[in-house]
Amino acid sequence: MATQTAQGEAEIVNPLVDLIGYQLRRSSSALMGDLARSLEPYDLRPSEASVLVLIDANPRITQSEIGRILAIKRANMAPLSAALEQRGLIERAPVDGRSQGLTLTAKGSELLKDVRALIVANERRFLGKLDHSERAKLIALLQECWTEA
Amino acid sequence: MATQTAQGEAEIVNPLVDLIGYQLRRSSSALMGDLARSLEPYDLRPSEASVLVLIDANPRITQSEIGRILAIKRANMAPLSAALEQRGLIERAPVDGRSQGLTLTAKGSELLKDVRALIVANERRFLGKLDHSERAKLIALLQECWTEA
DNA sequence: TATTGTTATACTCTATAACTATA
DNA sequence: TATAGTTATAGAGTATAACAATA
Repeated sequence: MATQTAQGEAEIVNPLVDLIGYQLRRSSSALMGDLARSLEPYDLRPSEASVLVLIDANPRITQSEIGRILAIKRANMAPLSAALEQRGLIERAPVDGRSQGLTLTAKGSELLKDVRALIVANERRFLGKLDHSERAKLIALLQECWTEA
Repeated sequence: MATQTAQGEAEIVNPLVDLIGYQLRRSSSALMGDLARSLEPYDLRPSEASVLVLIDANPRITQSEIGRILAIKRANMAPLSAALEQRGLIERAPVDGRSQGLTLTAKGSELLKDVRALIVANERRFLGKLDHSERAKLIALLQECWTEA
């Protein structure tokens, strides 16, 4: 791979490109950075967007359940959902004495429509070339990396 | 996918699993977390390990070049290489008046042997099931996500 | 006893701005 | 003017410890 220049200067070699860990880190970073920039006008972080998607699919889900599914610690879920509630995107309703179910407000549902479109656009931007079966295989391959390894 | 429980409680659904961005984030996080734990006894972060690998392959490489290749800002490379130098893992030699070439010390090379073994073990732990062609395809697929998209 | 939600805290990675010294 | 290295600073994400209230 390392070609020579006219001056004989050594071309820089990056052995990391052969590592899947490195490729995962770089591609994840590229996708998340792109999504973060898309969400910026809405003052929403990717993690907040993922929480909204999960609440929409599971009305009255609790913070602890969200944390377990998305691998976000309870301690970090607290300020995250407090911010979403303060902005009027979600509301809390007591499930029992200690837990509260989270549900999207009308404002939250409205925002989520735009967010979904941004997410779809983000996916297309990076994986538009892949056909359906390639995409499915990639998803299955990646999922093996973090589920019950 | 959503099955019913005996009590009729709604099973929690995670629509994010169909997104490649989500799968990339979770698998990258799982791999990097595992690698970070492996490197912990050496008091080395994954980013520091990647810099050592790059310096080893390119003696007298400058901080700016490393930053451009690994997508680490110059401002963040400064304390990173200062720490590696202070620990006696790399040394600096002036290239011209403003830049310095970085090279591994004997101690750095010795450490890198262990680090390489940990990296290989980390890759195997998550992707041992994949054969060579599957692995190559995955790498190529991921690389498309972040190189000159 | 275990779980939910919370606060406080710290570390890593990332990002921008501003400065100097040199090309 | 542009680049290399540095410092200061800030924002996200992630981690642990500890606490009160509740199951």
